[in-house]
Amino acid sequence: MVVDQLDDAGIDRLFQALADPTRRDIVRRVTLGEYSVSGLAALYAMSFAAVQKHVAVLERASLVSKEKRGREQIVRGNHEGLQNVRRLLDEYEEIWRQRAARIADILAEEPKNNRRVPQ
Amino acid sequence: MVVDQLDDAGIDRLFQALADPTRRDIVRRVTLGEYSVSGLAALYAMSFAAVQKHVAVLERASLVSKEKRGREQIVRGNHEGLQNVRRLLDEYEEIWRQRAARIADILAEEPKNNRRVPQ
DNA sequence: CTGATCTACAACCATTTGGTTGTAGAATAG
DNA sequence: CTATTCTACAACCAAATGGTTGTAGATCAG
Repeated sequence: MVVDQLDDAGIDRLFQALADPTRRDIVRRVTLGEYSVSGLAALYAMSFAAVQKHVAVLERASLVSKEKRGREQIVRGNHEGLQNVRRLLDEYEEIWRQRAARIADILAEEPKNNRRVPQ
Repeated sequence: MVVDQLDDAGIDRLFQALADPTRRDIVRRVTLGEYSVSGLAALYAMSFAAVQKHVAVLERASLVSKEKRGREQIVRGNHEGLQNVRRLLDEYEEIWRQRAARIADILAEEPKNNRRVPQ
């Protein structure tokens, strides 16, 4: 339900969560289909507890969500989380756009006074 | 010069590098203007060496590049690096699109034989 | 030349991370 | 009821991370 609390700590958690190949693979998998935690654990050459921790990291970063179903915990992808990362990246691209615009302005600048740029 | 070696380790480095607020701020700054390492260091409440390490992390992730100028080292933003991150995020969005399409297919599915889905 | 500045890097330290094993509770199967 | 499965969590460990101080080499200013 987290509306849009993208403070530094939240952004840290998002990027940190994506900085591991196992976790990125989990994100891909649970986006395309449903997996229980043990179903995911069966896919990787590591212990159940390790996968459980990875899922917990992704959950705290709001990249996936869990829902109890019987004795299983179903993991699903959380599109909002990914969209937030994307939005962040868009902001950086926007900064680049601003920079490009500023450079274009400088190049288009016409010297109104007689002071010339040396060289 | 790294053409497009986006292996797991490279992706790890990209996301890991962005998972720190100081480093994200450095990326913003050096995108908009030029900074020497010590120029950057003056901006943060930490030692020169700490900032130097942050820049090194960003450089290994190809998010910034350094260029020696006199006794200074000028840090600049590397647009390619950011574009790579963005491209990665686009891939995840594409996976979501596929999922949405798949779900739409299932909903649109018409039973051609008489075998009905139970319930 | 001398001193100041900028950088690089090593050594160290506390905390976090990514993994393990083990224990225990809750839900299902037989 | 009993055994199995699925999950949660604690305790532990090695390695990485983010910070520090200190030393030393280059370059610039006077």
